[in-house]
Parts: sequence; C-alpha cells; structure tokens
Amino acid sequence: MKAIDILNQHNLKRTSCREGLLDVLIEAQRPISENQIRALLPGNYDRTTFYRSFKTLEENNIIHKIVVDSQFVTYALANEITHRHNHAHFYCHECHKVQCLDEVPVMSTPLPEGYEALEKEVIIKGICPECHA
Amino acid sequence: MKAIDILNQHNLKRTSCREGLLDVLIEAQRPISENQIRALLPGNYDRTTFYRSFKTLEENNIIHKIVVDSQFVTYALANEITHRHNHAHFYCHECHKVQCLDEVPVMSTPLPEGYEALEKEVIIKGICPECHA
DNA sequence: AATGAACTTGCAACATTGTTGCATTTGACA
DNA sequence: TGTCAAATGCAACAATGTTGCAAGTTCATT
Ligand SMILES: [Mn+2]
Ligand SMILES: [Mn+2]
Ligand SMILES: [Zn+2]
Ligand SMILES: [Zn+2]
Repeated sequence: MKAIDILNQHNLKRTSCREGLLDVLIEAQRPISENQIRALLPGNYDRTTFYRSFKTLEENNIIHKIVVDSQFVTYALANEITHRHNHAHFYCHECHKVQCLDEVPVMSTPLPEGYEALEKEVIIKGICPECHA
Repeated sequence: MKAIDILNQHNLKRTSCREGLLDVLIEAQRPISENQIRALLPGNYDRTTFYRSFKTLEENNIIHKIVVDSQFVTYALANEITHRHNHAHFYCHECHKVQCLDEVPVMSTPLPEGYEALEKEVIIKGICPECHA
C-alpha cells in the first residue's frame, strides 16, 4: 500500500509532509521516533507540522503511537490486526528498538467495581531475540 | 511511616527536598505529578534537584513512576504490595487522576521465542468510579 | 563541638516531546 | 484556472528530563 492511496482512502489531503511521513513509516516496518523519521525524511518540516500530521494520521487509525518513556515516543503504521485488537509492545534495553507484538493480544484485566476501561497500554521491556545471543 | 524513617531505613541522607517530597507523596496517597508535588511542597527546589531526588527514591524502591503520557508523568509511594508484585495503573479521562490498582495483578504475557521480559507496564485509561456516576 | 570527606544542591545549558495562535501557502474541486 | 477550506511555518510556550560544575550540607569521626 502506497502512502498516497492511504491518504486518499481516508479523504485526507495529500501533502508532502504526510506522504513523506507515511513513506518512512511504511519503509521502517517498526515503530520509530520523530527524530528517526526526520533523519529518514527528505524534506525539512516544522515540528508543529510534524505533530499535526501525527495527530491527523493517528485520529484516522493510520498510525499509532507508542510511549516507551516520557522522553522516547515512537510511531508506527497501523494494520488490520493492530486496528482491530489491541496489542502489546516490546522495548529492548540493548538495541533500543521498539516492536509491535501483533501476535501478543492484550488480555482484558478484571477491574474493581465502577471502573470503565476504554484503552489499555501494555509495554514490555527487556531483551529482544537479536540481542539475546 | 514518616519520611525521615524511610530515608534512614535506606541509608539515604536526610535532605529537606527528599523529606518534603516524601511527605507530600505520603499525604497524597496516590500518584501525582512534579507540578502537583511542587504546589503542595513548602520549599522551592530546583527542578534538577527534584529529578535527582526522584531518581534516588525510585532506585531505592521508595517511590515508583507512572508514565501516563509523554506529557503527564506521576510518582507515587511504593509499598510492600507494589514492591513485590507488579500492578496496573488507571488514568481517568474525566478527573485526570491516576490510581495504583494494587489489587489488579499484571498477568504474565506469553512472548514469542527469544524475548526476555524484564519489566512490564500496564496502564488502563477510562472513567473512574467517582466520575462514572 | 569541630573537622572533613562524601554527598547533595543550585545554576546554566541543553534535549525531547508537544501545543496554541496567527499569517501565509497549498491542495482539491468546481 | 480560480476559490476556499485545510495545511503549513513561525513564534512562543509548557512539561519532562539530563549533564557539568561550583558551592553548600550531612553525618561519621575525632
Ligand atoms: Mn503497535
Ligand atoms: Mn503504582
Ligand atoms: Zn535488542
Ligand atoms: Zn475520574
């Protein structure tokens, strides 16, 4: 799926920032941060524009955001799986890469009386297979 | 338990910043942010000192940190329960309060081959009992 | 009580993440 | 191609966090 098609599908204007962002995220195939995206992106966009693009793309379920820590936030393409079921994320302390664990469903947690859960974020931190050698 | 006793127990120097921080967190009985702590704290400490205190207290398992979002981070006292088993946190979209769900254990997630989990953060967002009326 | 080493603090500077208002530019459609 | 709603760039600001270094504080020992 090309960036342009995705934007058209969602009736979003095709701007070079959005298109570039999406291209980079499609290419990356995993969650990356604003700075990482910026390094891979040809154009030079204002940070405000970047964040407004993130917001729009997230509201349209085209991308999703993973807050690893307050100082390390990543964005990744959404897909049918991630759009439908919630999924966990993994952060590797060694290589500092973030992964969508699409195949790891987020179990529903029984909450005490009166709590209404709307979203649930699960982030697991440890050592990834590549660094585990 | 008094702040001073906690510091002594952990062989930490008794400084007014640490003592004040702890007093506020003991009083609050729930996770609050740096700014909220600061508003409740008599003295006026440099932010660097604040953060160094947070770090020290966290390393000694006296407090723990809850990243609700990259722009909203809270700190709470740790207790025997939170120290021993991992627990989930709840954020209310209405009142913006954060709660430690001590009684809600974090289920161990079966990970794909090769992943070694060291930590796991679970944050549930929704509406709390008080706001659910 | 005074001493002194080790620890803590305050300040300056910087980095990451994110938002709002407003003037200007641009994309999409007629 | 012209129009207008939408997107962008810029300025300013806020929350969160770190590092280096000089100055101050704690606390054990004398
Ligand atoms: Mn994901
Ligand atoms: Mn907690
Ligand atoms: Zn790794
Ligand atoms: Zn509430």
